[in-house]
Amino acid sequence: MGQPSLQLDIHVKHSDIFQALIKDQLVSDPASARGRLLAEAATLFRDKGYERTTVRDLAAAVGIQSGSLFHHFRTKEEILKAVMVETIRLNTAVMQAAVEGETESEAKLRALIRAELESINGKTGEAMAVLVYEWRSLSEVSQTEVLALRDVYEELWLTVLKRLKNEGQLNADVFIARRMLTGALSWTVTWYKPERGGLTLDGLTDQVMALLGFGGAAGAPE
Amino acid sequence: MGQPSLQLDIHVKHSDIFQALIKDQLVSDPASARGRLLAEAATLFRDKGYERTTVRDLAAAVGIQSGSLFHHFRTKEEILKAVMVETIRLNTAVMQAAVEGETESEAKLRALIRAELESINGKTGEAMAVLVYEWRSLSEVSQTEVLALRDVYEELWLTVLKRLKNEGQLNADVFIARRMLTGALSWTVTWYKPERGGLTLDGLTDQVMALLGFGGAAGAPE
DNA sequence: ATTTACAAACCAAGCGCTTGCTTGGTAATG
DNA sequence: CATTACCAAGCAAGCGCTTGGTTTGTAAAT
Repeated sequence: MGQPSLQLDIHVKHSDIFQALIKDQLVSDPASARGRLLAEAATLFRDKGYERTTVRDLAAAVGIQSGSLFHHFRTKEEILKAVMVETIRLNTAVMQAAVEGETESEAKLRALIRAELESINGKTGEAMAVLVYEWRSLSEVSQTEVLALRDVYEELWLTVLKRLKNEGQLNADVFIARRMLTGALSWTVTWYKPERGGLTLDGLTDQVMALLGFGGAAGAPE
Repeated sequence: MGQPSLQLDIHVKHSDIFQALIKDQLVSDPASARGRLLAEAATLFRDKGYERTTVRDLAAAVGIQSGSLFHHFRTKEEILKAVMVETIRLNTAVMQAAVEGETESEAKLRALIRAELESINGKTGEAMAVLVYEWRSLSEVSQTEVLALRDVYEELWLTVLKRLKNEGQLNADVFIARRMLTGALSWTVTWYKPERGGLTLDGLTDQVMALLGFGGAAGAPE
């Protein structure tokens, strides 16, 4: 399978990127009060939905009184927004590293798919799910604000897809292809359970590539 | 449920199927009080989400007092469930007709994709979006109940995909392919706006087929 | 080393409002 | 003349958030 991993040392570690972002104050340290709060919020928002999660639920999960939450955030919505903003920041950095780690277009695409699948189904999965499925719960002003951040992220995808299209390796329209991929990949959060079925993230990536007509015949995984 | 109805005139009309289901009491007549209520509920649930929609909102949209809702449904959740159940019933029937209207595997797949895109983005779109994105708001008992109905629907897809795989026209795993398609197609509800961009449902179907490597080079739609 | 000063982090209590839903009665329908 | 459809009013519970006061961490001043 075409995946060289550490080629010289181009592949930057996930955790290294994370540390750098914490240092720059772009995401909160999960050890800090704010960081723990956001992590719990992400889990709760994904499991029960933003609206069904009360500030009392969240406070109990963190181990403080409900009123004390408002020392850290002014409103409940601000918590949701913070989860989304920090998630986008982290993932943009991760995806950027993923693209830059490869040279060929097909490899870049694979790296992007693999990275997004990891974002969705890995440690940041809760937050990613919130980002995708709790969109409507943001106020309109917050929505446009978050949307601006997403554009950077989306540009990464479009650049790679455009290259593939020019090279004749992609038939469909670039924007539509990206949107289809967004849907398909984010939907995995509802069904992909690595512990059962024995399908790894790499295996899943292979399947997506196979569906798009890349990488020849990939056999059945089961 | 399996009624093939008249299959000389192969393409059964959407509206004919609808009428038949109403007659069998499997979905409510949109002219009835219950039917209007469910239609309004679907719209509101999609636009604002189930939790953000209050019984007062819903009652106002229908033009009655909030308490009067509970003459038709015992709880708010029962309304959500009814929207979902009736949507699945209708769409299962529509999809069944779509598959039976074609003979070749590729054509069957195209018909399924086209039909699901229409379900999602057409008149039943509100209800479909609710079905997909308000899943968590159902109680667990209701979830399993609705899930059983979905299985029939899903079987239609899997049968066609299996045939394609046997014929060597599909590389990826059948179950995974279906799940990817579910995500990709249902996600269209968030971005596909037929009025702008000039992309028709048929055009969109072509794009999906092109992404899967079918139907040769489909040019850019824009 | 102990005191002083001060802000950040948190608690206990509860306010004002909205929520889903109930109740007892009235109007329409067939 | 009973059944169905609705209204007017409101209840109990839960909601996001505020308030006033107490603890805790930190660092300079004594």
